[in-house]
Amino acid sequence: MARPRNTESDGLILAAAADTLLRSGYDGLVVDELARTVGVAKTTVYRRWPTKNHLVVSVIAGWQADADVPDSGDAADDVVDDLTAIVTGMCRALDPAPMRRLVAELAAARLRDDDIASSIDALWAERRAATATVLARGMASGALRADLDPELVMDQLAGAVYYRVLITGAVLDQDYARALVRTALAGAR
Amino acid sequence: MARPRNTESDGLILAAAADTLLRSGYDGLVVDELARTVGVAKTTVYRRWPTKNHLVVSVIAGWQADADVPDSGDAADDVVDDLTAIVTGMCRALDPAPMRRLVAELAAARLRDDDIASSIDALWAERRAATATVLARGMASGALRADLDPELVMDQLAGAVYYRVLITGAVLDQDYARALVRTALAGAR
Amino acid sequence: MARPRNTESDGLILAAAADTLLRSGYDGLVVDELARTVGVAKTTVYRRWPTKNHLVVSVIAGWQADADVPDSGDAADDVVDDLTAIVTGMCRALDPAPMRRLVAELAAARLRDDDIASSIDALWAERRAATATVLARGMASGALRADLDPELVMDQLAGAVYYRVLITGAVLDQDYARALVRTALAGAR
Amino acid sequence: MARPRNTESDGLILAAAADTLLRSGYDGLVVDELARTVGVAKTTVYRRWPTKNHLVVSVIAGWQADADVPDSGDAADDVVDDLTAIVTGMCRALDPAPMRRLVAELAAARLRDDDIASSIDALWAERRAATATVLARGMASGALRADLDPELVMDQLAGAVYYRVLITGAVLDQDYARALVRTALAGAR
DNA sequence: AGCTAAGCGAGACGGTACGTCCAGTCTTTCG
DNA sequence: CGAAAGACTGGACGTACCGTCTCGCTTAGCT
Repeated sequence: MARPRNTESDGLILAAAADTLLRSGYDGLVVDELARTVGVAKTTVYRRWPTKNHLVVSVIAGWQADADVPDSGDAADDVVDDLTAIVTGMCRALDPAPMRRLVAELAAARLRDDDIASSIDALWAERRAATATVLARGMASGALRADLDPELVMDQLAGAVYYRVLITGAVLDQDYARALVRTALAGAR
Repeated sequence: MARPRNTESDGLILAAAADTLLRSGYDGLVVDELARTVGVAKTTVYRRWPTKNHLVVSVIAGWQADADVPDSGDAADDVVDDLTAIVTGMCRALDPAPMRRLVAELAAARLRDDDIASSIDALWAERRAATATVLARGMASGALRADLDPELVMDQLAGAVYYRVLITGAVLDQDYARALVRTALAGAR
Repeated sequence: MARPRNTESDGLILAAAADTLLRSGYDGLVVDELARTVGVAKTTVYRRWPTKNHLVVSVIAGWQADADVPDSGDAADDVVDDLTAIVTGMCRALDPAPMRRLVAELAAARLRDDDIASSIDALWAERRAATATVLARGMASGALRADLDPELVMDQLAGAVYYRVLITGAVLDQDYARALVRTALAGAR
Repeated sequence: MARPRNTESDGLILAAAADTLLRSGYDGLVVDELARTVGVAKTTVYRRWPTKNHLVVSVIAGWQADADVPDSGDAADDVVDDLTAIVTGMCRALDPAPMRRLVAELAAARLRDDDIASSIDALWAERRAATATVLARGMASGALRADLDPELVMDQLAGAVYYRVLITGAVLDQDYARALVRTALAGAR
């Protein structure tokens, strides 16, 4: 019954925020500036996201939405291939410095604010589901041991990647992705 | 000729900072407040650590200093035991919420500031060296495969732990530590 | 041809505004809040009064409407009595703190906005006319000197009252009203 | 022992504020802008005056400080002359539109905030003292009736002036000042 | 009876200023 | 020179209101 929100603004704001975030990092994103850039009042931003952090979460959520679950069949090698594809995708996405910074800020924000935590958790959950699907397929087809704990495997795979992103800063390339999957699945067949 | 620095202040500041950090997280640590609490001038803090971040790194370094490398001999099981001990130690240390928050903030700080990055890296390196020693021992004794890439194994172990700390928020208890080590080494013997 | 305005709303809004104004002063009157209180859309308010200030003027106009011109005949004392009645009425009306605050805000609004100024001026003019009538009567009957400048007398009477309301904050009671009229007319007979 | 406030800043801020106030009125004075103009951080302004209103009071106080008490002797005519001088001074000072607006805003601020009220009251008190001195002199010399209530006279004089400033908006010139004093003292000799 | 212009509730929007918070630097006086 | 005290710059944050706007719905009164 009331004037509806201008949904276009949502997209414009998110896009501009994403751009700035990638280009200048978390601190480089200034709400006031962002609003001016988009041609929108600051209040319009704050009406949609109560906090800069919330906005950033939305941006990330948008990024996550793109990736998809690969599925190339049931053969043992294919499961490995699928996982390698997933891990390679993660590496490619997370390797660039601005992205690392962002993930770090996000992780920090998550632990600071419960509200944000749930948004982010939903986001990761989706991501994990994709991997879980592939693992389940492998276990069902007998390509992987049936007594495997998928949680643990995922922790090792994603964990190693994020560990390099956030803690050691080591490079993430295709070779690493391949080696990681191979090692992690060594005892899993 | 000049007045010497009051070395006592260093400890007091670090202690108070550690306390606040644990209690209220990174953002809860306000230099102004800290100085007042300790009964010291803000300048005194900044004379010792050029930045809030540097101070925080010092605090963490202090915490790291406590943990040590276990060494229980060469038998196969002992390598597993040693690693389990290390991972359990990490879990115990990192599980509490304030500690998680802190690690997150640190990771973020690391990516924000190169200066900080190197301090933190040195710190992690020390930690990794301990684990590497244990792994090397295992490989030397034949308990583990000789063609193992210790880097990868460590990434998986520490990675899984930090992944739960920073990304999923899942619990870290002794059972998890044990299961993690077992799975990760499944294909390594 | 079109749907007519709901005249009931006018009254409800004015009443609520008057109440808030008296209770919390000019700044305490927030259009958004007012509308919600009355159960009316903000637009409904703004359709009737183009500005918060205009609304406030309406409220005051309502208050003014209550006071009337006394007329007790032509005898000398009666002129004094009439003026005393008028001034006493002013004092009674303007003494309470919320009313003082209001008058102040009005005066400020008047000088801020020409549009408002004219509304308020009309309002004061009415008030002044009443007093002028009494003075004219006195001069006609010979009770007051014929060469009197009624403007000046009114300035002194009303001025003194408003001065206390707005500048000194001094009390306004019946005694003051009486003394004021007596002194002001001392040289006027 | 600590770094002292830069007293120069006080003056610069006040001067710039006074200037803007006179030129653009109360609403035209924007703290952010003011600070930038003076070349000072906004915090520096807020450290000295907790509120824009407090700052404005300071500005006015500065203006008041200039005016002085005239004294031309004890003769009856001289008392009238002295009062006329005072009233003429007030008229000259208060007639310009920006000044009127300012006084109005001040009066409003006074009634809004007790803290401000006391500052302003002190300020008016000083002003009244000057006039009171002249009246007392007149009464002592016999030029004015001994049973005069100086309060009342001052209320009528200043009141009329402020009334025109704040309520009617009528002109304030030298003629008016003269006529006002004459009329007000008509019954006072 | 139906068309239509205006009223209405709801709430988004642009715009503008406010006052607050912190990091890090600078300045002064004392030991 | 070190330390205490606290002023200072600089920059962002989130909030508060005003007055305007845009919806979809409702209601006279003219055709």
